[in-house]
Amino acid sequence: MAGDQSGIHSGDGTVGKALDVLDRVAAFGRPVRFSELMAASPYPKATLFRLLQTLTSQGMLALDPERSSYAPGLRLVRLAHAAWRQASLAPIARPFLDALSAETGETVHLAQLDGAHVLYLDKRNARVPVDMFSQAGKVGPAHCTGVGKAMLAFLPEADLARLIPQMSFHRHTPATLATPATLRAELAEIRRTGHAFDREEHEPGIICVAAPILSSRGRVLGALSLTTATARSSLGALAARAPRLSETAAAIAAEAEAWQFPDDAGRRAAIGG
Amino acid sequence: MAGDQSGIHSGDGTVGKALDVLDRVAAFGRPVRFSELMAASPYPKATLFRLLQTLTSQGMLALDPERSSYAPGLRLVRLAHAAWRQASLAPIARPFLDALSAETGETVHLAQLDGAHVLYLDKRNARVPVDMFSQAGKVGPAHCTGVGKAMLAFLPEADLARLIPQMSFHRHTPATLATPATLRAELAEIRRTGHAFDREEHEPGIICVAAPILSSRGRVLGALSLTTATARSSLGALAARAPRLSETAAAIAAEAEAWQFPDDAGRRAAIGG
DNA sequence: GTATCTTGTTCCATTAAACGGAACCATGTT
DNA sequence: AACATGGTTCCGTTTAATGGAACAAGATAC
Repeated sequence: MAGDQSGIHSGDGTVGKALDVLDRVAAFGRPVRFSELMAASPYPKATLFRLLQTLTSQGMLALDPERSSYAPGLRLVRLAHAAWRQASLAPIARPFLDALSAETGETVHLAQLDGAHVLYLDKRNARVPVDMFSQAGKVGPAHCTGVGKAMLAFLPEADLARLIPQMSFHRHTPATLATPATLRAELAEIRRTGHAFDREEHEPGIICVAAPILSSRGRVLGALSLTTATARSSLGALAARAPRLSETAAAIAAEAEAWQFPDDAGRRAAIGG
Repeated sequence: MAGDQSGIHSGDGTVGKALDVLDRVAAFGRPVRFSELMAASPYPKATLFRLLQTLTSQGMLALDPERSSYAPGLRLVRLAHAAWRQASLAPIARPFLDALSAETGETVHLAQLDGAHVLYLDKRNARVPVDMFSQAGKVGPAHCTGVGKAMLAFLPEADLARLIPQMSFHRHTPATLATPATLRAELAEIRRTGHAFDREEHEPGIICVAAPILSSRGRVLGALSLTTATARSSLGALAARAPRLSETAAAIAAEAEAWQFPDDAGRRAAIGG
């Protein structure tokens, strides 16, 4: 039924397959039985079985014996702890997001580039303090989001050239920039002004202003955005926030760089008793 | 220098080794260079190199080319998203923790059993709404925490017999139950009353009451606790909260079970635009 | 400016592990 | 009792991982 969703995961031997299986289990979003996975994977029965067994014994998957179904394991949660802390700007940016959110009352996003997609790392919703994990880990299109365009604009040409062919250019709304040419023109403009707008390009009625987070050497680390609805605000009002946004982005970048050179600090194992 | 921290990670072949390397990278808590890992791992140079290469190409690690150092990759963050949502009770329990916290003004913990250890999944600190990730993923001893004992008490005897020998029975405070016998006596009492106390067994001056989260079939899903200090409150006052705590635990269990049988709902890929 | 060291990468014959077809077992069905 | 269906184990074959050693590339020392 589900069919196998992608033969794409090329294959660094056994490890690649094991991780592919892990992804497939995670993608189900619920405990999944052997036979379901079997149907959704290209692997022969015995192989899949051994792979699952290995992952389970490693704690990457958990086997519910009552229901005889697999789910992501606790080891993954422990790893997540570590990954979240370092793999991303999230922990550094957190207080800055809080401040921006309090100050503007608007929705704040933090994102990083993951291939040709945007990976949201954190979010503040002025009103309800939204569950972080409900947002973190989400992916979205790069060509029609403020954060996406802000990051693309400051990528080296070589990277950009590699990424553009991977994009869908799906026309989410009438305003979506749906060709490489229009996107590139927009990126040039963003480079000039230093910030990007989403003019209802992703969702009707939703607009945002975004700023890239750049290292001192100009490398793209991530992006920040303020989002609102046309019903409540306007592009002009958002534009007025742009300087504050860029300033915050710069502050995050500065901290991120300081953090990279502990050179001696942070020797302790990150995993407490 | 660092020496290799554990030869314990038995070894399901290649996958086991790869995951072991992943753990080691994560444990550093900062970007780490090849040679540092080399020194901290039992693997020969070429092997470690290939392992790192595989993990990197799989997106589980990210290689910063400027600094030529490895850090946990974004794929791990994406997997974390999935793991957190299903592997744990956290998303389901969240609103209940909020309610308990608001109602009691005390610290609230949510934990699951991870082998013979307690894995904290979420926490509420009445005063400052604590960064979730600063707590999630932490592990602690099972024999001298409220949540630990609450869960152990309702485990099938077979599991308990397997787990007890793995415990350290380290005497954290004078009140710590430091032998299997005293622990078992306590567990019997907990089974009788339905809730567990931590009588300064883990940290002096810190007490708590905990209730197990049990499935309708009686399987241990996790535990909930209210923690306070002897300076501010007493065991008696905590005991008065026990019924409310158990009630909440039951409510979480009910939702968790409903969640297990969507059978059709939640088909969408958790990955939004 | 050459020698040397430290750090990271590639080779390749050896060895070990993954593979997968098929047989098998356990439950639940007609 | 015969038969699915879903899951697990066997075992000869195939493929991939291994790791010692040689090799490149910067960084330091001389």
